[in-house]
Amino acid sequence: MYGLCDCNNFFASCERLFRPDLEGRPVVVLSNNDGCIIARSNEAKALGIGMGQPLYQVQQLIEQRRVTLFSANFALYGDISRRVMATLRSLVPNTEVYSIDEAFFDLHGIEEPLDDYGRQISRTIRRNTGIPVSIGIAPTKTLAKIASKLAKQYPKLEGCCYMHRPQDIEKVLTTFPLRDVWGIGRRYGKLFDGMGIRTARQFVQLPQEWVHARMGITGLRTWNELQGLECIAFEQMPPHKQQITVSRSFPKEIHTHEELDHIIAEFAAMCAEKLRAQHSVCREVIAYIYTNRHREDQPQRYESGLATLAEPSGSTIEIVKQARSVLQQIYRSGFGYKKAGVTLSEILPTSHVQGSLFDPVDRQKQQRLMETMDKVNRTYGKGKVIIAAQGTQPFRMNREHLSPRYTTDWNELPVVKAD
DNA sequence: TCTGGGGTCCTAGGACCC
DNA sequence: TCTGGGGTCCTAGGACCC
Repeated sequence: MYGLCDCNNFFASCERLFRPDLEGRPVVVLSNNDGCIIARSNEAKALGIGMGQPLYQVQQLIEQRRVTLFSANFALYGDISRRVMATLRSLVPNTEVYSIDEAFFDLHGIEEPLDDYGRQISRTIRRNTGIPVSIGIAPTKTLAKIASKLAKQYPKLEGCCYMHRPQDIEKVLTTFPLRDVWGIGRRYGKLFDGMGIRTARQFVQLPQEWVHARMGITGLRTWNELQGLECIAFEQMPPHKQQITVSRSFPKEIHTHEELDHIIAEFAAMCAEKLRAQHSVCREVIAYIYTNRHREDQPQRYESGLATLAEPSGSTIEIVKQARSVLQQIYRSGFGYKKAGVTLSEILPTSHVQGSLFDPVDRQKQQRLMETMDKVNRTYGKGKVIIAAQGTQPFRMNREHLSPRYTTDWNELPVVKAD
């Protein structure tokens, strides 16, 4: 049996932790630049506010119904996530952290009754972190996902749904919407809607050959998993990232090379920091710039370019240099740029790098420099030491509704007043 | 006017190797 | 003129996830 622990309305729940006055009230969290809705409390969902909806489309509703807005505060969510995962780890033998708000856990060898066990986990996480979670337990990960959704849906389950008897599973699949199944996205959802296949049970009754031919091996896995046949492995150690990206939309369109150059340098530096955090180096640096795709009245440009490093590196200096040279090649004036990004690929562990006889760079010296820089920035705060190419003004997003970094910045700790 | 960010895996076809 | 069998690597595109 596998369990899935899923935090309810995670970002909204994090914001409410420090704002108990918002309990029972509609809360939404916005994407970068306060553009789209990326999380909603149950009350906000009930108002019909959609996931991913642009803010301007629901502005009126938000004012009328006095919905509280928050700008995305990933420093806070990341920290709360670590606490939730740490609590889960203390309760179960093996976990696989799947996303910022979800983790699978392995229940092999755990004794019945597993539903009591799951409820205990749910209660403990709520008590220790303040975050409400839903637990699903079932023979495969895909079924555990479904079970956790049921746990969320039915309060009488008290936070855990244990789904294991074949007749129970079949009963659930008979009504469970196919488009809500893990692995069935928008495209397939539409396809099956058109075929009149709406429930997980109907999908499972399709012939195996048809599923394989139409959906490939991944679709077949989902088909099998729904029938209790384990096809998606439990992975305790998350593999290293094969690709690292930092990209942002800008609050306003940017028209000059100079401004983009600073931004690309900063994104490249952020990528390099992430790269070193997983003890890796990379061989390729990709930079890209986009115009505003929503402005059909303006000329569009979508350009990217790639630079290959002579030797794999994790040095901010080298990665920034390559990213800037790519920008130099792809930049054209006369466009209003709305988004830019940097991606590192061809990533390998630092330990696998072989030195080159003709390497002009002193690798050890560079590495010591980077270690020192990371240490300073960890100790004294992000961005204390940067590359000059980043310019003096750090990249700013629109974040009008930002909550304090209650748990990750000494200057923003919540204060309990005595008077 | 305003529309997010960061990932993964699979497949098919072409180029190339022995 | 006839023309096998077994591979790898790369890329673009399509699907999915949170």
